[in-house]
Amino acid sequence: MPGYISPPDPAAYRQKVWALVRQIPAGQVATYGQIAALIPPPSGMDPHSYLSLGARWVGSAMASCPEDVPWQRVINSQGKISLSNPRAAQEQRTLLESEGILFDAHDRIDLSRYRWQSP
DNA sequence: GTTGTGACATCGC
DNA sequence: CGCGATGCCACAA
Repeated sequence: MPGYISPPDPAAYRQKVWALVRQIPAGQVATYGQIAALIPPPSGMDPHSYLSLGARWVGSAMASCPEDVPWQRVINSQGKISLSNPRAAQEQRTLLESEGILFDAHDRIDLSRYRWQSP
């Protein structure tokens, strides 16, 4: 799949991602693209490609995050869980439901209702 | 040195 | 409204 280039400074990028995710209140969610949009694109990169690449950088950053990061609150733009691993996906859903977030018949979350209004 | 493999967003049918 | 194709590279084993 992927066209996938790493950020100029992967370590620093991950830190920014985690810092933002930690700000998402319980009971609310944010999309990968939303998180990426809150982080300044590397200078010289065109905004259009950052839109999709940044989202994936956020994704890979979430793949290895500290315990204190509410990783379950980050989903894709379709309002669905983006984990391929069935076990992990089920766990994420359970965690979100325990925070009061409801899933519709298509396993989707109503973003217009639960999306985090980021600053 | 090769090979497999990705926590996405968007656009077209 | 939903499923499928596209973009096209770094990194671990």
